[in-house]
Amino acid sequence: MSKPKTRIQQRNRAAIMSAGLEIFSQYGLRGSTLDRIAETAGLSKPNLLYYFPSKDAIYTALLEKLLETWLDPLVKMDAEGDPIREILGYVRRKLTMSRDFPRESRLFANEILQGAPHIEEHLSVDLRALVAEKAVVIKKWEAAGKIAPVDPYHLIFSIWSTTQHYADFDVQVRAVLGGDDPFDDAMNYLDTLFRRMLTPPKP
Amino acid sequence: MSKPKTRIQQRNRAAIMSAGLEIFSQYGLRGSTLDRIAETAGLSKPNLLYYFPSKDAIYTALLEKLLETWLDPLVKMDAEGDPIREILGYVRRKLTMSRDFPRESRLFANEILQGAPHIEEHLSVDLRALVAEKAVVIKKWEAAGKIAPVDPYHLIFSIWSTTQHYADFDVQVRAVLGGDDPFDDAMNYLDTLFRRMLTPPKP
DNA sequence: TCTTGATTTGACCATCTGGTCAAAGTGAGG
DNA sequence: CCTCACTTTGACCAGATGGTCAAATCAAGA
Repeated sequence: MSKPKTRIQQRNRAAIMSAGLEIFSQYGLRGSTLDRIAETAGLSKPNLLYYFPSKDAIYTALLEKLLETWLDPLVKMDAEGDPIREILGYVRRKLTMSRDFPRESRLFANEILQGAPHIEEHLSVDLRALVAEKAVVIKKWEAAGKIAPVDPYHLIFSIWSTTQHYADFDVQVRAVLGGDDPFDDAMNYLDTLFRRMLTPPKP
Repeated sequence: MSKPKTRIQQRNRAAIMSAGLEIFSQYGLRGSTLDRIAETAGLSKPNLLYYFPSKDAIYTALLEKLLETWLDPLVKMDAEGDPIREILGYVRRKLTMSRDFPRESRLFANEILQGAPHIEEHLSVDLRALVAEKAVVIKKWEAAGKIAPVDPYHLIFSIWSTTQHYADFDVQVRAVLGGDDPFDDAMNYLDTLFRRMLTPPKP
């Protein structure tokens, strides 16, 4: 129940998770079918259900695995570091995640769009506590005159939204820009955006 | 085919569109059922299909109606106006739309998340042209020294993402903040964010 | 009131979907 | 090569789903 034993189990469970991520991130929980997930994973449907008891179980396992790592970039924002460097580093890590894990980002977005029925508690407990803790840090930086005055909660929201946009709305971004990889320019732009936002005015 | 004739047709078609918006914006095209839409609209399923030929037809009609008005705030950004005032006005209008039409925002987000199969052409033609046109305007403002140097495309992306975030990720925002209406604070924050981004440095 | 077109619905159908199950296949240690 | 646990699958099922249709109901003008 806890850890996969054989190599074949590891391989197939990983294939199912990957396929589920692929399908769920596009169509959401209700819009995805076991047949498509099984096909994508290269397994028959009964075989898939040999490894996971239900469609919901795959989806839940994916969400849990995702939540483990999703907040890591924010956790790493260090109260002892240089404020602007820390916040811009957070922006950079978040944008990098959008580039390297777009399916995870879309899975999360889909879950939230549908009202977050599976992770509502996680959001209103763990996430809320983490953001509150970081908001205090940001307010301290502001009080020390290290950054310009700012609403820390909405600052974090704007970091989330601007960075995740390049994963979740990738199709739109590429339609507007015309196919070129947008991430380098996005990185420069967001760096500038939050640097100008946070740099304290000269006295 | 073109215009509804009787009052009863207007009423029922409107009820179906509203119900479809409610359901599709939550569950996406594949995840929504005719039964739920019919129930939400207060009609029987065959009766619903008397007004629209198929589920896809409702979805498509919704998307088309949405696209008509969705870009209006950007269209209204006036090349002849005061640059910072125009851009901040655009931010304000976009955030207001997130507050007043969250279902439309989520419907759009869902369609994009799924790869925009129904509106890909619209994005890569009409939207692309509109953004390109406004990018030129922004670059002119920059050349005239009215705003700080900025990548106009990513500026627009960041306006879209930050404003739509309050509709699409409403559940998350409220989970983190704890139920208070976030829009007033969001408006102040975004005004500050883009004002600091765009205000030209003093020479 | 009668007629006629618009509206509504109960019953129905084919297909899809999540999930089950018994049986067959497979492979690694003895 | 035998065994036994692990793995895979074809056949199947019940319920959901998109959609059809003929019949019933309704509404408004003649």
